[in-house]
This record gives sequence, C-alpha cells and structure tokens, in this order.
Amino acid sequence: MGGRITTDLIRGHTDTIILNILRQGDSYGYEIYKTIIALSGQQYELKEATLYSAFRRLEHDDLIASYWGDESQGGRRKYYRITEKGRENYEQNRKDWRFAKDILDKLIEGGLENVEK
Amino acid sequence: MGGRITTDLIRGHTDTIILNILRQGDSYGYEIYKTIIALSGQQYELKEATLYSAFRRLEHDDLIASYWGDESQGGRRKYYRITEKGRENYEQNRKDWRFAKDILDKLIEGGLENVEK
DNA sequence: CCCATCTACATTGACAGACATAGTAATATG
DNA sequence: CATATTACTATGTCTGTCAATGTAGATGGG
Repeated sequence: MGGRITTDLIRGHTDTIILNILRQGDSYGYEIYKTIIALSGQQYELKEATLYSAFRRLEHDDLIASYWGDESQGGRRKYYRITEKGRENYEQNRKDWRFAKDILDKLIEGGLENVEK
Repeated sequence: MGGRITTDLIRGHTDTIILNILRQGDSYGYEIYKTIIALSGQQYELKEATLYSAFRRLEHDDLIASYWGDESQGGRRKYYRITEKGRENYEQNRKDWRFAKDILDKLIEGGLENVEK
C-alpha cells in the first residue's frame, strides 16, 4: 500500500501544477480540476476553492490571463492562458521542486553517520 | 544552478525531519537545529521558532518525549527521545513522502498527451 | 577583564495557503 | 420534472512557519 497526500504535502505546489497544465494549452476551471485528478491517477483532488483562489493569485501576479469563452452553445466558461512571465515562473518552480526533492530525501531518509555533529 | 527551498516546499515535513533525526538517537533542540543544516548540506535552515513549536506538537501527540539533561557541568539541555508511536508515525510519513513525490512529479512535470480530458 | 559571539531554550503575533461550506445558475439525463 | 453534472464564486476558519524578541550561561580574542 502506498501513502496519502495531505494538505501540507501539496501546499506551495498548486501554482506550479496549474502552470504545468496551462503551458500545454489554454483551459478552464472545471477542466483543470478534472485534469489534476486524471494526472494524479485519481490519487489527488485539488479542491475547487483552492483552485479558484489560486487563479486569482496567479492572475494578480500576471502569471496567467483569463478570457470568457464563446458562450453561444452553452454555459459560460472562463478560460485561462499562461503568460510569458508564467512560463518563466514555471521553469523556476520546476527547478525548485527538483532541488527541494533532493534535500528532502536527505532530511527525511538520511542517516547521520557521515554528518558531523 | 539549483533552486531554492521556500517555506511552502518544506511545510508539513518538519515533523518527519525531526523524527528521522531522533530515531537515530536522542538529541536536543540546538543540536537538532544544527543537524538539519548539516543534513541538507547547508542548503536549508529550519528556524528555531518552527523547531520548538514542532517539539510541542510532537510531544503533545506522544510522538516524542523529553527529559532534562545532566546540568552539573554547564547549561541546561532538554533532550528529546522518539516514542514507539513516533517510530510508527515516521514510517508512515516516509511512505507518504515517497508516494507524494511520485504524484507530484506527475502533476508538476507530467504531460497531458495520455490523459483523457 | 571586557565585549562579542555562541550555545540553548522559549514566547508572541502576523501571515499565507488550503479547505469546508455555502451559494448561484445553466445544461443534461432519466 | 427531479436529479446530477458542469461551472464559477465568496466567506470564514485552521494550521504551520517565521520574524521579532527575550533570557541566560559559556567561551574566546584582544
């Protein structure tokens, strides 16, 4: 059996997760919500409240931009598009994640044998 | 060039980090503080305020226990010892970390090609 | 011997992100 | 026509981290 993903394990990664999806094409709230579940192999659900507050934060910081879709054939959809600044931010976040992963491995599983105290 | 470890990337891992150190032997606040810096290769500093509030939380939850060291030769030191419950908690947290790491890799770096939308 | 630095522990208040909860409204389905 | 699904939003709460601050003994260089 595997483990669980708690709130704090995901914290700080939501922006990066959203940017990763948007850098591969424009999308809207509900679709992004579903995509995250699919990407995680049904193992993680980012709550809608979290998602939409992240959209506001990202838009405020000019990492994404939004526009209303064509509403002629049905319900309104607000689409999000990643900005150039957002792409740069994503690249940095990815580096940060790889870096943090290595450090966390040492901190969580590392032995103290070769660490001077 | 690497990345940076922000507050949110470490959030939720401090308890596990402390338990990893204590499962390898009793220690006290300041030594644990130094050990974390050393374990991370000087890349990460867990602030003392964070550390001491974590001690309270862990002790309250019976994951660690504390005792005052021998004060005859100098300054007082409060030592911490991991409990059996703490060891079990550590093992679960380690599993959670490995699990979360895989999911996060998919969410942060994963492509949408093979994901049904 | 004095002052700075290090060791060692601790508290308080502020902040930010995630989420529970609730609500609105349109479309689709049986 | 009732229910589920799609789609977006607001409000308030909780928790962990950290900045700032404080106490006090030990240590070492000038």
